[in-house]
Amino acid sequence: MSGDGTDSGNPYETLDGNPYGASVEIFADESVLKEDWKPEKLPEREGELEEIRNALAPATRGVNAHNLFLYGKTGQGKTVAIDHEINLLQEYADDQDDLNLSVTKTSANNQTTSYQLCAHLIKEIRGGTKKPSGIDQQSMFDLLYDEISELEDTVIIVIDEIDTIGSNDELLYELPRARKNGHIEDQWVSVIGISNNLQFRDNLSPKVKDSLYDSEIEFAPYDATQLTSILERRADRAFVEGVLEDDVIPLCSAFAAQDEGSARQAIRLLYKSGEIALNHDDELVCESHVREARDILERKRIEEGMRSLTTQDQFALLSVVSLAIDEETPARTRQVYQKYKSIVDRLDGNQLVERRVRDHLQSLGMQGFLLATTRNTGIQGGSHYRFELKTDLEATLDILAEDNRIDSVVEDLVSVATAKNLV
DNA sequence: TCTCCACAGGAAATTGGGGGTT
DNA sequence: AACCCCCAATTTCCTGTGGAGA
Repeated sequence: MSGDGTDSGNPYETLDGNPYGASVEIFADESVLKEDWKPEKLPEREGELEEIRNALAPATRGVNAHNLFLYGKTGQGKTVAIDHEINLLQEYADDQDDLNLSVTKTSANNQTTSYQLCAHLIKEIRGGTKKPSGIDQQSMFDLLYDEISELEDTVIIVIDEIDTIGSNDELLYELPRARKNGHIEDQWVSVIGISNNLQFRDNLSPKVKDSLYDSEIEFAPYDATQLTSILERRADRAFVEGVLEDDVIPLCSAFAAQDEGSARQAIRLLYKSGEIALNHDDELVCESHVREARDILERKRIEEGMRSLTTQDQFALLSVVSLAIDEETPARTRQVYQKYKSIVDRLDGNQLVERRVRDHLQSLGMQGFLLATTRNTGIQGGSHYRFELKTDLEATLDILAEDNRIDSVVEDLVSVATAKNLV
């Protein structure tokens, strides 16, 4: 947006007081900081790239590439790395007469079973718009084999976020063996799975591990030093020279490294810091901007998560909120459940059994809304969880109030909380 | 050391809803 | 209309467990 607005003939530049005319120059090329910007080099991942290359190499020799699994948390460069190598391989294949390569790259996002993933792959390969359905699983697999048979001789299927299928992994067993089992005659098929979940591997069934596991590569989280060099490379292009104070990049790196070691997160933080400086008309990006950016991003993350809660999750959360206002947190599961029952009663919702509410509470804990600690008070209380609110009470009430299914209860809670000076 | 509380949490069965064919 | 497939959420039933106090 700002990059080519430097024409001297631009009439808007002379408009004094136009709110869109920023008076300070922060960004040189903002697009470098966007989510979809792909770096052309990954110096921090040379070793991993090399391993990927070795695994793909057999494809260049006319047989199937090794099956491959990439592990690592989000923002560790897994997707970028595989894209990079696949592109190189594709380029190479284009130059060779005797290597015909088909690469299908997709994300298993939201496909929670083998059946759905299979349907999804069929859709991707066909390029159609809707997934086949209504048939049994084996027919679905057969349909996929039909599609694959139409492809080139060497087929590589890249499946991002493959962990969403959990332990429902039959497709992963079938696919690499399709040729051996006679479902496919002319193709070499290999599968590259990318997983954000490090435990995914342990939950795979033994036969999948057996048939699919040629090699795996783990992407360890970046440390602060690596994040710093990643950020520096980006910042060189993204920012006007000299606008970043010296401690900005190290601080962004440190924050991100403390958390998940995610490059994505570090870059977001840097970007946001720049935007804040810009909005304040500050000429330099400094440490306080970074801290402000971190708070904003953190709050946004929580808000987004909270808005996407299911009704039952909201009930459970509301129960804990209510207990917090009564100043009875941390509360054990039974207390929360009592509160839950009364709330559901008032709202005329579906009342679930305690076992299930426990699961909801756990999941709220995992998402960072609740703090769940285990405790054991022996013969007096046995071992149990204690839940308390981890997020800001006022913000939580604000967000919950947006939902008109539950706002009557929220309003009451707000008035109680106000009376007690809690918000 | 042994007990026993009050849960935690695994596993299997059930429910209900979406999509389909015949 | 009658029936089939798949699946997430839930219920039902159950065994497992860490430590305070006898």
